[in-house]
Amino acid sequence: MSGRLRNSNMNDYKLLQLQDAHSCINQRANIIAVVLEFGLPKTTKGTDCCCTLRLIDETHHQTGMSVNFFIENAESLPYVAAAGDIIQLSNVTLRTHIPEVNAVFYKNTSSFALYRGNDDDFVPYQGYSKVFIRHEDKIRISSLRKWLVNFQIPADSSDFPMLREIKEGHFNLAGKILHCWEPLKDNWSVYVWDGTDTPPNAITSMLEDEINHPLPLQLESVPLPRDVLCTLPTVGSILRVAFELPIEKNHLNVFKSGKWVQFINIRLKVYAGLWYGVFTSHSKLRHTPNENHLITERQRLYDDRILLKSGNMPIGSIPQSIDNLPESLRITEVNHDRVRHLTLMDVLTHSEVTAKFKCVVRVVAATPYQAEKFCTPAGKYRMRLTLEDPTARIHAFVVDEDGETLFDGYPGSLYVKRKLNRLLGVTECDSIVVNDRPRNPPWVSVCIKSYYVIKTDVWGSRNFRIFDTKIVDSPN
DNA sequence: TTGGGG
Repeated sequence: MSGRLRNSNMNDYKLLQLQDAHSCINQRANIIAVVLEFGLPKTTKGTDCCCTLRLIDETHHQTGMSVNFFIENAESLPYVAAAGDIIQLSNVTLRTHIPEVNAVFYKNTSSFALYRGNDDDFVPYQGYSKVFIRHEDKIRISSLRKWLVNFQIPADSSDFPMLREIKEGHFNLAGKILHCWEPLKDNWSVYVWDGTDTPPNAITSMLEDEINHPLPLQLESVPLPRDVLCTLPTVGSILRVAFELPIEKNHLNVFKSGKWVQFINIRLKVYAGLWYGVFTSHSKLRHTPNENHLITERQRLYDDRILLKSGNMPIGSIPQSIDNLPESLRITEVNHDRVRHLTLMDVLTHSEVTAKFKCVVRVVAATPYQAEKFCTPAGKYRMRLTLEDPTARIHAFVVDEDGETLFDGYPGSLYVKRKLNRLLGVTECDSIVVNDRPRNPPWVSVCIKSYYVIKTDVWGSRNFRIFDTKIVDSPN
């Protein structure tokens, strides 16, 4: 190669800063920038798979610039490992997409390499088509790394509602990834937590159907294995996030347990009274450093919460003071005033099978529901309640003398049914029960006993029952 | 070619 040609090649090589992108429309460019957020691979109407990354640099960090990648297989699309990782793009084409400028990565002409943001080497952890790294590329990567140390992505708390504030629709969420697994083949689920409780939902299931079509205890068709369950926090709701599109293994690595992330434009829905999220083809993920102010704020709120005596009570049920109990917490009386309330996740993850707890729950279903079937032919109580709090659902039985305590003896089926309806939040109009309306069970305090049925299989035969709990007579 | 963002 002649000296002249080498010189001209060196002079031709230019790195484009994002602020200058608008001046290179329809031209090819080389860019080194920080990945702000990224979507997961999706299929297109053409022959390739596509994903979109949004990039920032020190010249353009308010909205950044998006890059669309078109590559024939999903595995080759970039999977961004951590917050602040840096991407080197060569030969991408700039296009206008009013009002923005974006870049397009074409599989035949472009190449990329991904570098760690918090390292000091220049070894990419993923790439497509060999990228040659020049001295000026290294300088650029180093200067972006330096810039990132003191840069914080502006994130307004009001753009990121907490789980306690969610509604059905599309929102951003900031939460900690707790777990990622595949309960059924090709059906991945990510568990997300922010230390607050999701709001309770109205229950629309028919009580008559509970025996044949019981309200589910969890969204998964297979419950989490106990060893995993026991690693999860027992305070605060855990949102299950599903994927609208099939997801490929490499891209699941972006959901690392223990890491906080920001979900952009995630869909929130309710099924059978249970909240869940959907990562759609329009959702994006932002890795978030643990020292991000949004994260430290949420972590501090949680730390303050668990220091409180009421920390394990559902957020919506916490009394202002002992003399100012919410009306619903007066519906039941429990025999153990001084015992601290625990969550249903505390109950589920307790280390012993035989144990007693006090919890604030909603009774979301009951079976049998016909007043004449509350008792066995021998005249003893035998029914099953479904209890819910912001952390879990369980079945709890009401049996024999515990039923006598709960319903105050055997006051007759009309009165027993009326008492049960108060727990269930069923509307009664002149004693005629309105069954086809959604019910909104109140928060009530109950004592729960955990026990086993089969001595040789104590965990496998673990059951729960209500005890030492009485439904107080209605004031009217 | 394909899709982007609001």
